[in-house]
Amino acid sequence: MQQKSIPKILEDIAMLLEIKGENPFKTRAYYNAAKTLSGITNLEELIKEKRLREIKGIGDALSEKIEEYSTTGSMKYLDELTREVPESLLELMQIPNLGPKKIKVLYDELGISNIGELEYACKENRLVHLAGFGEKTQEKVLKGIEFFKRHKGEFLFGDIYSEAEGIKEHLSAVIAPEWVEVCGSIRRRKEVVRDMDILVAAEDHEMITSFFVSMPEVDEVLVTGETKTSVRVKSGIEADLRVVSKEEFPYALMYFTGSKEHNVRLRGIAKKKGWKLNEYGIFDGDDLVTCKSEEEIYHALGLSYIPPELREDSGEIESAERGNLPVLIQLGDIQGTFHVHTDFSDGVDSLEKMVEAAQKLGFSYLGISDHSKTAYYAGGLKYDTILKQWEMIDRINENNTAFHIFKGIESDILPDGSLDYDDSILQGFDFVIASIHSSFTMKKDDMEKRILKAMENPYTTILGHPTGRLLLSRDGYQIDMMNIIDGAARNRVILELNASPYRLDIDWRYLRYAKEKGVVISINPDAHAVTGLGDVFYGVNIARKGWQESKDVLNTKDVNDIKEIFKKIRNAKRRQVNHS
DNA sequence: GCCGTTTTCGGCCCGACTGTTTTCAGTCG
Repeated sequence: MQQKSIPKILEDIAMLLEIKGENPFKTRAYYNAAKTLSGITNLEELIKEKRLREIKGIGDALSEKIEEYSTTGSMKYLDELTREVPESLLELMQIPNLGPKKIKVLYDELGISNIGELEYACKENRLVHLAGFGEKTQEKVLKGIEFFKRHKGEFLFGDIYSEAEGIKEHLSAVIAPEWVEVCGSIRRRKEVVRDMDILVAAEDHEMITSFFVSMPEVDEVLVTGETKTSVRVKSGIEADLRVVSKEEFPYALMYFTGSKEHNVRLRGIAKKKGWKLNEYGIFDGDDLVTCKSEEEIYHALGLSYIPPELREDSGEIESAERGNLPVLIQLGDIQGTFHVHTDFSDGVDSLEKMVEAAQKLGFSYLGISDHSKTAYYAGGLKYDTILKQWEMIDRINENNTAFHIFKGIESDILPDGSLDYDDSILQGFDFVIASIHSSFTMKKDDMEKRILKAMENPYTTILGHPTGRLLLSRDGYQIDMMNIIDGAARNRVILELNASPYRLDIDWRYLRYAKEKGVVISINPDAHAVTGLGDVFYGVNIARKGWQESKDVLNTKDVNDIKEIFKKIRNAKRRQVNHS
């Protein structure tokens, strides 16, 4: 049986406690602990060394329970709890409009303990007579179940972003653009989002609201109120419009951008100063502490400005207090990119077309890396085809000195950890991306050994899509990313931040550890057509979430620097191999 | 259940909307 992670266990306990009706502050202690631990990179080490108590929010009770779970694989407290409140109730928490209180009623009164039973009970009209329920609630729950089954409530940032921008643009027809903003997780550039928060500053609420609900993107109106209107838009995501005054706009912008955890911390800071912070302002008694922008609000709180991508309560507030936040990488810093496929393997467009498109994006180089021979399903390159591609690259490079094509390959990492060609062929490439495309389900130790061996290969320059995950559809390989990052540091391997919106792999939560270890990141689109090159945008977003600065990223360097870096890496790796 | 430059006890962030109520609980963000 697959063991659940410790943060997940604590979150489950928190929800079970909520359903049970426990002290809400105790419940929150579990939620907080889950959140904190999910951001801790050396958790196993801390548990082993019995140093959990050093973490803020973990006391005697929690550290004991975590140690118990970590050593025995179970937790008496959780077992007792699930005897009172079945674990299957947790899935009901994912249905919109159902919270712990209503779930408890459903369980106590009707014995409902999972989504299937709930759906059946709705169809039989059995919810309407329960205390606190009614006809509308039952209808909403049923709709919620349908929706849950269809989408599970989550959307890829890449599927939602352009729709959000379109809505913003539409609204700009009636509101000046500086008074319209998409907030929430979209503004924070999360890889997966659950809703779309749109904030507008305007005097005439009614006009804006009626314009909003009649926009072509809107499918269904869910809620309308004085300050908040919710609709379902074409993609299926819920979009919430909030209308505030211009004076309130900066406070509301900050509030609705979140994250929730970040906001809680900010309100705590305000409170310590004797102020109250909410979406309408900072209040010193009844007096407004006037701020014209988010920047001014952060400054008033004694913090430097925190970019939205960092607002996850994962150290940014402490860093802003000290005034040493990173200067985040920007899209404009990118000078070129790697991991690009052409019609030599499974790409749609020709080498020439990809180069032309890259130049249009303002890039000055491109690293071509078609699939290697074992990836026969993707038209992997045999040696004679490689030679043909090299010839073509040489010719284009000679004719176009303003742009440079690097010769590369995306070599499969075979199950034994070896690469897909002999050294004699590998040495002809400027760079080699090593990626896994088969045997995904190896055991953790074997998979780590396989990847580590591939990184030890003197010709491996970049580790491609390090976990192999596909967001919302496939989990990554069984690996401990810390070990992989350590291995990359030892072997001078660059880690790919695969910028495809379906992957965004390596996860941003590991990027700060990579940075600490001095591991360089390359933001690669894994493009299979000219349109794919633009995915670098998504990669930069994620790099920013991972506190990456321009200097931390390979493809912010110019052509000559890249040539030097590749040469240095290969020489160093060869020396390493010769010594061992 | 956690925490402490007011505290080892008494706090723990705040507001809007809906539905089912007859003054408010539950849910959400």
